[in-house]
Amino acid sequence: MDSALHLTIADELRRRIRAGELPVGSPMPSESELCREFSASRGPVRQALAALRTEGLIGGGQGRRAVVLDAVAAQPFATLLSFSRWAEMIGRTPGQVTQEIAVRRPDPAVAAALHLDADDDAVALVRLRLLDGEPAMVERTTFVASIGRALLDVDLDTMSIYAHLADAGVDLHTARHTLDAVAADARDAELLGVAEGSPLLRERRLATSSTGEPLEWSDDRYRPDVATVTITNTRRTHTAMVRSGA
Amino acid sequence: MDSALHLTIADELRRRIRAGELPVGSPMPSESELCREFSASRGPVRQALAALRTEGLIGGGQGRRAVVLDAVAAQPFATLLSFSRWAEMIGRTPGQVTQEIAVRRPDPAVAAALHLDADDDAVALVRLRLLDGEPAMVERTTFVASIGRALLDVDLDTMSIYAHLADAGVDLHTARHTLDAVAADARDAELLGVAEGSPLLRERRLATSSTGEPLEWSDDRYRPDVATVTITNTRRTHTAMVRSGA
DNA sequence: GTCTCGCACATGTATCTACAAGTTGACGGC
DNA sequence: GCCGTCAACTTGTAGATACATGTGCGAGAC
Repeated sequence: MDSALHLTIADELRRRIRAGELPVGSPMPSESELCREFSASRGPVRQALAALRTEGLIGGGQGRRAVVLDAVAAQPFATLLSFSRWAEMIGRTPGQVTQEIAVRRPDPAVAAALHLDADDDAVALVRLRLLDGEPAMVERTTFVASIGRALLDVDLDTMSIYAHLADAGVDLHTARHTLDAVAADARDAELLGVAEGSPLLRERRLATSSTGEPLEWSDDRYRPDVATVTITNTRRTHTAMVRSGA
Repeated sequence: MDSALHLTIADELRRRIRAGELPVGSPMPSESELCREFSASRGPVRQALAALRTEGLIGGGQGRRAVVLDAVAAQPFATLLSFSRWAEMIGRTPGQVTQEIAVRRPDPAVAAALHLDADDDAVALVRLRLLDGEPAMVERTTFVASIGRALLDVDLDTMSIYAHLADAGVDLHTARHTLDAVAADARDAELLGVAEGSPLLRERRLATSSTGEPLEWSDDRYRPDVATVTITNTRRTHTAMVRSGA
């Protein structure tokens, strides 16, 4: 049970769509019906519907009832940050082999992304991530010192970093993902078990707090046969997706 | 000037952030200040702020003023569908060379994505897209017949398809983009001027109407040195971004 | 039989009010 | 000087109301 009424309504409607009680292509209940059902005024009902709209679950226009769309289910925020959570959500077993962990001055590009001065240092971590024991991704993550120190005394091969950071009260709030394709270099190829030069899906990610302070930078390279990224966007509620030139 | 007040407010605030009048890291004006400034009640003001939140432009929490975040500017919907519009937005000159246009039965995977029966046919289009005259992307698009027919009598090497479809009253409303990395095959390599086997960023896109009817399917392959895709997502307003397994 | 007008209903927009809950800073007790 | 409490301000949530605007269908004109 959620505290806020509009969250309760949104969750219940998401559940019905997932469960097929509201089939794809069928009209949603009208706002007034939802008001009666949840004993709510139009405010919370519209707030819930707006959330479903931005997630791409429903569509439609003025004068017509909203329509259930054939959308991929949006994943919770944590799933997009944590490889372990993601693996569990898709029903695979995550694994990891730490290659390197070090406290050092990051290279200039990373330092700039993390808003660090030239003499600040950070915690760099390189891990090979596995799905069901098979190599899936090479992760090169840099944490700002204040967060990174908490990681030096954990067993990184068994513990989920993000679970640990959440316990420590770190508020990861926003993440910016930049996707492109790169050729596997010698080290990528060796770790992932692919040929040197073969295509990898690269995700570069900057995670920040709710006030915009950078906390983590990561360069993750996926075998393209194990991971893709899907984004939904609509005319009205334009999501923050950007295609950028070189 | 927008018709709706909340859109006016949102646009004005976006402009101020873009222009640096509200610098990154600084607090936004309080809701009551915005109410006074725009002679509005809290409703439209909060609606505008919510839009900026989902775009990743601002962050913050209850009791605190919203904070301007260092976000990439979200691109309008049309920019994500139309190569020409995108090129113009980033200040480059778009170009195109049509390789093939044909009415035929699409292959089964595409037919399924477009919800077509086995005997329906569709309009297939292959184009090489250019930025400032240089090869940038190979586009393999399939339109459902009802839309595709309108394209057979236009000059595809000069006309923007999406401008033409918009004039014809086609309501492209939602797009689902799936991103991964592929090796250039012989044809990709020849058209794009890269070595066979070199990495390309592939975007597979399904565009639908506001009621969820599929209208267009596309397989676009970008030279990774000319295009990347950036997505922002937050803990609260989880956008419809998904990382999926193989 | 067909076309058109208008009504019922849907969502979109905006206002006012009220209270809950989190943050911040200032004041006063110790 | 330090700390705790409280007051003022902020955003979050929810209600009621009103009107604008777009859709679709049925009744009536022809």
